Amino acid sequence: MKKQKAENKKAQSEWVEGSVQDFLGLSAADMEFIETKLAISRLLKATRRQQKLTQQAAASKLHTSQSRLAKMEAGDASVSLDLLIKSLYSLGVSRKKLAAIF
Amino acid sequence: MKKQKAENKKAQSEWVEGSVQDFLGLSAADMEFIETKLAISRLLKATRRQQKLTQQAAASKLHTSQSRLAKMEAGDASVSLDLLIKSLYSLGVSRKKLAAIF
DNA sequence: TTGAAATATGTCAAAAGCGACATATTTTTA
DNA sequence: TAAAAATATGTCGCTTTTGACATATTTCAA
Repeated sequence: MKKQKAENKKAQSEWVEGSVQDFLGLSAADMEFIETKLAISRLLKATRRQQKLTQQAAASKLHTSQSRLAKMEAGDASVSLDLLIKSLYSLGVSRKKLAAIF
Repeated sequence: MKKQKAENKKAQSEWVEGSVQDFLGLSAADMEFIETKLAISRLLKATRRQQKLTQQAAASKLHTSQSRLAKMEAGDASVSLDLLIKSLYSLGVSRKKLAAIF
C-alpha cells in the first residue's frame, strides 16, 4: 500500500509536469533549454544582489537600461542567452561559476 | 637569466594576445564570451562526429540546413548561443556535458 | 498610511539572427 | 588523378532581439 501510494504520487507529479510540456508541444531539448535560461537569469539576479547594486546601477555598468535588465532577470522571452551570458561576464562572473548552474 | 627569459616570453605572449584584443577594442568579458562560444561550437562539431553524422544528416535532425550547421560549427558571428545550445540539447548532449566546456 | 525608490511591463524602430538557396572549396573514395 | 561527397561561404527576405522610453506596479523607510 505504501508502495502503491508512492507510485501514485510520482505518477501524478509527472503528469502535471508533462501536461504543460505536452500542451505547448515542447521537446525534452526545449525543456532543457528553458531550464538553462531560467537558471542563468537567476544567477544574474543573485550576482547583482550580492554586489549590492540596484537594477539601475547594474544596468549602467552593462550599458543598457533598467527595464531591459528587469527582463533579463525575469528570463523574459525577448532576452537571448547571448545577452544573459555577456551580462554575467560583464558583472565579473567566472566561467567556472557559470558552469556550476548548468 | 633563466628567470629573465621566462618573463620575456610571457610578456611577449601576453602582448600578442593582448594586441588582437586591444585592436578590436574587446573587454575581458567580450573575450570570455567569444571563448565560450567557440568552445560550444567545437563541442557541437565533436558531438556530431561522435554520432557519425554528416552535416546534412545532423542538420535534418535539427530542422535546419547544412550551411547553417556549418556556420554553427565554425562559431560564425551570425550564430547565437541560443541556437548553439538548443542544437546541442537536440543532439542529446546533457547539461552536465555542456557545463564541462565552460 | 504615504511618498520615494526600486522593480516590472508595454511598445517601438533599428539591428541582429534565422532558414534556405546557390555556389565555392575541401576531403574522401574509386 | 578525377568524380563524388562533404563542408564552407555569400546572399537574401523574414523574424526575433535589441536598447530606449513611458508608465505601471511593488517595496520600503519615514
